[in-house]
Amino acid sequence: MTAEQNSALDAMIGYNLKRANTIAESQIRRCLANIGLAPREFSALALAVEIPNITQSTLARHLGVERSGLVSTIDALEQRALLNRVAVPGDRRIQALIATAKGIAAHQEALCAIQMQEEQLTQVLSATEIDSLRAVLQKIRKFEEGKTP
Amino acid sequence: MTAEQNSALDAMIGYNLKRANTIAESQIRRCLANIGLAPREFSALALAVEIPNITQSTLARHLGVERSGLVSTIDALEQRALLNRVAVPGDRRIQALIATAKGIAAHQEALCAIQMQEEQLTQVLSATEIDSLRAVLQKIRKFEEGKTP
DNA sequence: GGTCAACTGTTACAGAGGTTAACAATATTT
DNA sequence: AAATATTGTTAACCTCTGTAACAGTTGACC
Repeated sequence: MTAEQNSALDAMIGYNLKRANTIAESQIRRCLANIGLAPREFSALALAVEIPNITQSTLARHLGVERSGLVSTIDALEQRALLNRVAVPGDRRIQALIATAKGIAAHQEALCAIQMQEEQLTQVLSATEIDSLRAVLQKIRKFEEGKTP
Repeated sequence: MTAEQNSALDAMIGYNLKRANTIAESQIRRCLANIGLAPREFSALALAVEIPNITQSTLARHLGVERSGLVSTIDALEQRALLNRVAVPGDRRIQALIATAKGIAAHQEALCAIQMQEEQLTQVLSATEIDSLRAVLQKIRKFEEGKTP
């Protein structure tokens, strides 16, 4: 009565993680599509809004992604005028990212949409289950990502 | 002291799910590479071993994937002689998948490797935290996947 | 029975996310 | 001054995934 195990796969944390992530990602993709943002663009925009003048390299580090993989994302955000790459006086290698007013507005809108999506995703869980899930996932992240940050 | 929140992203279940899944997937990919299996191939092989004579369509349904996406995976497994597609007398549309002895052996080996990986992934968690994580992820899956199975 | 609907495996195509390797321009270290 | 490191960028590639179409086959219905 606890959990009908169809397969040994259902006992694996990794497999359950993947399936749950697939569900969450498709929900997020759908609700961000209304705003015209891909999941990847949202997370990059979010950090650009929260950390003004952030650099693409440090942004990539925050997101746990190679910096090369971020170029096209920033391109898209800049083309839609949600942020700008601005030159930095002291260092001519880097370009500071600053979100535009339009970008900040889109970010706010996306935050609302995702909050609703999170409620939908976790509506079958109790408040303590949600907190526990978040805490445990963060624990895994901090342990594994902390190895070579 | 509980959790240093760098960004609002870190409070989102969906984002933590994605990051944790990335970690787990890369671990799994690495440890399955020794056996010569991709993650996708492992999950397909696992079900073929557990459910003899399973059909590609029902296998796809179990994995939550389109059946077209499974063709190349089954091709790879068949080319490596880990399973066979055999004709079914009653119905000439379907082909039953049956794992070979070599396939069963590879599956066993992969199970061991993944068990070690799971211990590595969850080594920072208590036993109750692990059980809780698995239970909560399954709860999400059952709720969302149960909508249109 | 014959027709229409439904299912199976397959192919071709597309797209998102991600990685690695190289590169030129620029800073930093020694 | 020279060697080393960093930044942004491009190009090529991989995996997973979905969509749309298809021919062959089966089942349902009248």
